[in-house]
Amino acid sequence: MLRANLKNAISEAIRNKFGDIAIPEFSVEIPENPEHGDYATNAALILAHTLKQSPMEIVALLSVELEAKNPELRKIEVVPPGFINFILSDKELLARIEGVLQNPDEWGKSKDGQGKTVMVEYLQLNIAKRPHVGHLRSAVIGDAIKRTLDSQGYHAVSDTHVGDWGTQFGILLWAYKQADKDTKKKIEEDPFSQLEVLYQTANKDENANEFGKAEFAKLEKGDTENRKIWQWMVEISMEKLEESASRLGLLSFDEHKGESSYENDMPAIVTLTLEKGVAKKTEEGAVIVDLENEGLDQAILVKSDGASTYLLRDLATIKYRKEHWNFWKNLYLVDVRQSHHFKQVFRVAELLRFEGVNESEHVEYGFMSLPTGAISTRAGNIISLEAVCDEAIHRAREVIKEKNPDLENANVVAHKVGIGALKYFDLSHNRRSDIIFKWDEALSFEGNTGPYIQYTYARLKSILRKTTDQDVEHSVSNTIGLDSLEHRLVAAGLRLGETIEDALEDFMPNILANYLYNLAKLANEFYHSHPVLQESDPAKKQFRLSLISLVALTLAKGLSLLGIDAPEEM
RNA sequence: GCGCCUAUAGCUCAAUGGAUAGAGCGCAGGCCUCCGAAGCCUGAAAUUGGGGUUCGAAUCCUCAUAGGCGCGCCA
Repeated sequence: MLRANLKNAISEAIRNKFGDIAIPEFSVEIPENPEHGDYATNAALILAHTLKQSPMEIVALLSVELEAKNPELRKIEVVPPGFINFILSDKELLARIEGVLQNPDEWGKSKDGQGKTVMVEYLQLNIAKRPHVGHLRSAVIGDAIKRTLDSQGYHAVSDTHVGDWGTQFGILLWAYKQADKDTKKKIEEDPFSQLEVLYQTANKDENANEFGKAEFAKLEKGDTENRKIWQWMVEISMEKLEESASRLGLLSFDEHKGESSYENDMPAIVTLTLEKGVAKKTEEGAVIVDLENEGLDQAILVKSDGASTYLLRDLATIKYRKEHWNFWKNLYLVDVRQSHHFKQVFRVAELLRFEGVNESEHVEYGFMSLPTGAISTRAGNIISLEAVCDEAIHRAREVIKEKNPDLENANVVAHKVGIGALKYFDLSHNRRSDIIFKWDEALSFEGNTGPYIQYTYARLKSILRKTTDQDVEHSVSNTIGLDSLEHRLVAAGLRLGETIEDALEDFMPNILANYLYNLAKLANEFYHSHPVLQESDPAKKQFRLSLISLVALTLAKGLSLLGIDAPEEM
């Protein structure tokens, strides 16, 4: 990797010039302004403090040393107040293109994560509740993280952590049991949507919570009738879950462990908290951990009716995952609104000295709302995931009809483009930002969108399809000179690995998404101004073909890490 | 009341403490005998306000103002 090599070279130059000093953290970054080179470092500015010398003096010494030892750099510039800018040699860039194209399957892959298991929990659908646009974020970000981890050699294990337990489910049980014959018949005919109606109607009853809690307590204690109904409802909902996941093209889940699957592990944890004095029993019989003086309020593990809370179930989940998978990291893709909850979970687990707490992380994301306000089933302010997917595909199909009416497999492509737009919309935003979902923006196919990148890929592939055998040689001449745009495009295309590394650092898929957009933009600029097939100089033509192969490959790889398909034609 | 988060162009969003704050949409204009116009090119337009730290602040600290969210024996 270019950046890593540079970083090492700089460290070495520092040691050669200044002896065996503790080298402070410095950065090697990609300057925004292309005139500042392919890479730049602030090493001298940082060193100025430790060495108590002026940055410009340090820079002068370092640049000479770097220039002498690194022939792959065409030019090193020293710029006040103390930056060093690096420009790579064309020869080096050409050699690297060739390296990538000789082994395209390996492009973007690494073994950084070998031997490390990462749990990734996302999607978290609830029983008898229709998935809606709000579920997109968890699903799409989680899926992208899993794909990216896999590509770097990690063993990523995904789990939906289905919401199949708790008072909400009790409410459903209560409503179902007192439903009349007609209602039950309707439910039998179309179980999933009718159960949703049932749940929503039940919630309007002010007694719902009270009766729901009672039914849940019965369920948890093993009541035969409740168990039977529960089992049936879970099955129906799981089918729906699978359907939504496959519609979105998510990777299949490694585990579908619902909250209910931890019920047998919970009593032992309760006993442990009481024995260790971490929790106490209230007069009413609830089990709570008092975290008031840490600013975390009270954590309730068991309610006074003896039923469990999801906090207790989450504790059991950490324990299970650590014991069963021995994870290196344990990630929860959950809305930022639950950060208080996760702080409680992790704190209680810490007090219990659970293993894996420090490796567990709430990878929070901003919540999505609609222009009309927060997404709320109760207020009817909701857009189902199904409707969004349908609309996305429909709009893509319309655009194809208009722009490329003869396209074969138009329906398949419409699916890829529509879903691609939807996913990219989500993934291109900073994970922590709240998002307002607007149809026209989420399903736009122009500008900074998934289809723009897909389109760029299709254009590049279209050029490559038109090449004849005699255009294709096996090696790129390493003597030709590149112009500024060519140089930038190669350098950008070669940065895939570095970008993946950055994106994984803090689990931010938008870093990858933005990189792909910028690369596609540069590629567009390139093929609008540089003829490829019409280029008369054979060496140049050959180079440009290699260049667009590299870029096309990089775009396709990058998109695939985001879970977006790149059609060859669209 | 206590806690967390946010404030960037008309709108929606970018920007590991770095150099001239980037895009898209919208707006004003230009480019299809020329590898696909879902495209390209040009233009106008922004860091909520005050202090501080730093060689350097949209970014860190602090105060103010305005929003959002959480604090339930819901998940």
